[in-house]
Amino acid sequence: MATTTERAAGRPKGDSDARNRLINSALVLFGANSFAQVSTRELARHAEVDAAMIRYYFGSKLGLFESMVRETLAPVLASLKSIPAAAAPQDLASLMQTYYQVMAPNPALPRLIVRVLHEPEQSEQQRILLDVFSQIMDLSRQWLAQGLVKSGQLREGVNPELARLSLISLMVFPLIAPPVLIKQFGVDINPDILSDLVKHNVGVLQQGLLQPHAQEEQ
Amino acid sequence: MATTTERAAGRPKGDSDARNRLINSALVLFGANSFAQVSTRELARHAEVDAAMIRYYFGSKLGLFESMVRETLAPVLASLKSIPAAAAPQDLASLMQTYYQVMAPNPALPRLIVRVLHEPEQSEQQRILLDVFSQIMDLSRQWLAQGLVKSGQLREGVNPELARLSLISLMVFPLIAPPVLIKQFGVDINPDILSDLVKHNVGVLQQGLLQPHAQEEQ
DNA sequence: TCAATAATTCATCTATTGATGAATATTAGT
DNA sequence: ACTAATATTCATCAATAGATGAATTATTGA
Repeated sequence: MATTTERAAGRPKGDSDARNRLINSALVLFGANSFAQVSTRELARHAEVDAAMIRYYFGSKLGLFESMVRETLAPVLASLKSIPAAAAPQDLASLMQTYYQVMAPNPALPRLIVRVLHEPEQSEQQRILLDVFSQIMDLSRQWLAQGLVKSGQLREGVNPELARLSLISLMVFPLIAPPVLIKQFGVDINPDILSDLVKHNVGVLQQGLLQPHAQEEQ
Repeated sequence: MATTTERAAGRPKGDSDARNRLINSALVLFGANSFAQVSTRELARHAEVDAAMIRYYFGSKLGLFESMVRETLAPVLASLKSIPAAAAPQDLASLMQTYYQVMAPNPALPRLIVRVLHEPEQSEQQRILLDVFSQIMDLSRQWLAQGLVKSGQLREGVNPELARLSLISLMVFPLIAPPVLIKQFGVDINPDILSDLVKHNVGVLQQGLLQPHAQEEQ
């Protein structure tokens, strides 16, 4: 009783889509649990596929993980590369808008990223993720350097390092906060609220960090 | 070759402090890795103690986890209960100061909390943590309700829910951000920077969220 | 002094894990 | 039609996991 569907050994008729099913199950399960906690048998059960298919398509559990990371992160990376670096504070809103639009449709993705970033730093899983994700971080650093925190734009007395930290906190935390926290504090992050969140964040940052010269009243 | 020290079976002379060593190792290792990924043998090795001591003192791996959570979270909870709810915006700074002073001395603690909050919601580990931690969350909710986000104090047009989210983001994210992110973005959260962080956060929140009537220029 | 209790090591049991290879059935190319 | 490549199931292996009980030694209290 390896699979739910009772099927004899041998190649089935038609396409079964087993590979895609495994990739998708990997995204969901590795996003919801730690790498160690997700067993190959659980992955197979979730994908309604025999566990041996993992070896067949990906060589190993880690191989499945790697393919999943590459194939789900690649389109995100492509989208993010199309965002122009925000030179003026006015661009901040559109930058943030694009950022959330890319991240929000796939809630499992930010969770996966954060979970892996919390794994041991020398682990293979983190190495694999960073191989792709570091490009995304490079882009983010460019935004920070060329955009919001550029030399003359900060209110005087504001530490640029801490300004960067505030920006990251406001942008990232809502996407990665543990569900229990979100529930308890009654702030529900759904796709509908995202454009409000963008406006809100931009407001906080402009009023809270930037010099009060050329600011439209939203 | 179960332990590093070659010792014969039987009760050793004097006190060996094995129980405390295990509690401490549990805090460190469960804070750095997921529950599933930390093996009892690894815990024992880290504590320089035989693995069977876990059963002797705590009954099981989960029992060790539970004792560790209760005994490390209890004093924190006590400290936090002594913070008066901030009624006026001016109290915000002292509230945040106390919050960081309680959290910062033990960097493993915030990480442990966030890691467990990211575990499956029905898991025993999360049940155990929430049994204590929910009291801390209740306190936090009181601060939010009675303090910063109280009726008339917000700048007009600011959504109270999102204001709460901003506050939580700015306070919590710096403590729980994955080390890799912190490194990459060059913001290093050490105890020395904490009082700067408090001032900075208060500034951002006052300028960014609150009504501009009675605000001293920091 | 002696028995009970406390603290420790060690060998081992069972379950689960990731991995593996053989067997089997379908499809595609010639 | 035949053959090679493709896709799948299944039984099983070796390693590791948490748990367990017996054996051993120290401490304490009567």
